[in-house]
Amino acid sequence: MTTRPGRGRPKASDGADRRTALVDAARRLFAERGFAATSVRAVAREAGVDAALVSHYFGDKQGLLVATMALPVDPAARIREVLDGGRDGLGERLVRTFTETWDPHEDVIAALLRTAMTGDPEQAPALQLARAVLVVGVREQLQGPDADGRAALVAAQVVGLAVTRYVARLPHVRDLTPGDLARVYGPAVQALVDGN
Amino acid sequence: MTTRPGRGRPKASDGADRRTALVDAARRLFAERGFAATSVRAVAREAGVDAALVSHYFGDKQGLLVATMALPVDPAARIREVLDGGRDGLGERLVRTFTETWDPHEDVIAALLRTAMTGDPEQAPALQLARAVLVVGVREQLQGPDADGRAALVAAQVVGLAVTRYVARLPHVRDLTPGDLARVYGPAVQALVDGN
DNA sequence: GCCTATATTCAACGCATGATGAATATCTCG
DNA sequence: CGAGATATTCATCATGCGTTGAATATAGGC
Repeated sequence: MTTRPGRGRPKASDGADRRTALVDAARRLFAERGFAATSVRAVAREAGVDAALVSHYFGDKQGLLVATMALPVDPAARIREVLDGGRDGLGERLVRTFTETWDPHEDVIAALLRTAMTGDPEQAPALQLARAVLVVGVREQLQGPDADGRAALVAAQVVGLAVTRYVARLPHVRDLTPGDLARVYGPAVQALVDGN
Repeated sequence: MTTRPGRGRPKASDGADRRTALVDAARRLFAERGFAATSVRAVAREAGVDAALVSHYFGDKQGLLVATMALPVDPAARIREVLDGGRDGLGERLVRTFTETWDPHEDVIAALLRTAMTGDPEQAPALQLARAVLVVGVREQLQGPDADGRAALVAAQVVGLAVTRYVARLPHVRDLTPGDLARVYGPAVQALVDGN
């Protein structure tokens, strides 16, 4: 049986972790419909659990959002890693590293992107951070005219890749392997790094 | 006076078009908070009007969304126009034309992008259309290996530009003129068009 | 084996929502 | 001027929301 009706603590043999079930369901629904359009009750229903559990575990709906947004990887560290390699081949390394580290968590990434675009701007500090690290990190590597603009546009390329691959799930962008993407998209990024 | 209390049709001298006031307010709020998070009442309040007017003019909330999404320009026509110029300088022309035709309507574009990412997939047929036209149109111009992937990635670049310029309002991307963007970002797009 | 902490459900709260229908004021056309 | 069409507000509806507090069942330490 998958349902466990009646109140009280479940028997240990039931083994189902309802807390993570809630986070998983919330991730799915938030990514699918957005934060505001997803009701706590819908998440609870999806998780096969009472809605009051959300208050119990996460305080309120926003707490559930925060739990949903917890990234399993530290984006800033990866970015710095890539930047340490220097200007040469930066484009390919950026594309390859990002897709490789994001692919296993594409639902989280999609949720992040969606709520970053939809919700209150400050509600997604993870994005603010990633943006700051990416843009200023890349900026430091660049020389020549329009360096500020070029660095920002590298971020635009990365955002475009993420949005089309994980959110819009555009054919071909969705299907290519990180290696293929690095090979095909990398030079276009490198064009901005080099400045023509 | 800006308020006009009491029921009944307003005197002609009041001149305020409440219908467009509603659409304007809705555009602003939908773009700012997203569709689901914006209440009909909030839109009406912002427009200085009773919420029932939404039902009267647009049927329901979704009708208001549709009215909000009405694009003042035909995107497909512009895309085809650009593509007619051939492969040479396609990147620059794409960037310049898109930013030039979108800039005057950036709030609509932002709203479109947001609800395209958040809402029901079929709720944004304009995007589906633009995508189809852009990707297959560009694809037809390309030769060489990975043509499918490269065409899709051009779309990714365009999406990235639009998202960072109109939604995230990323510094530098937000500030550059269409001409500067064409000059700086165009070559990166062209790199995909040419295939290295 | 009791006692407390924890997990879970249930019932209920007040509130905001989207929508409807009637009421009223003005416009337009004959 | 009179008749309908149109624009607008008001009062009201049922519904679903997020949250709370109490009730109940199990787990784990003494």
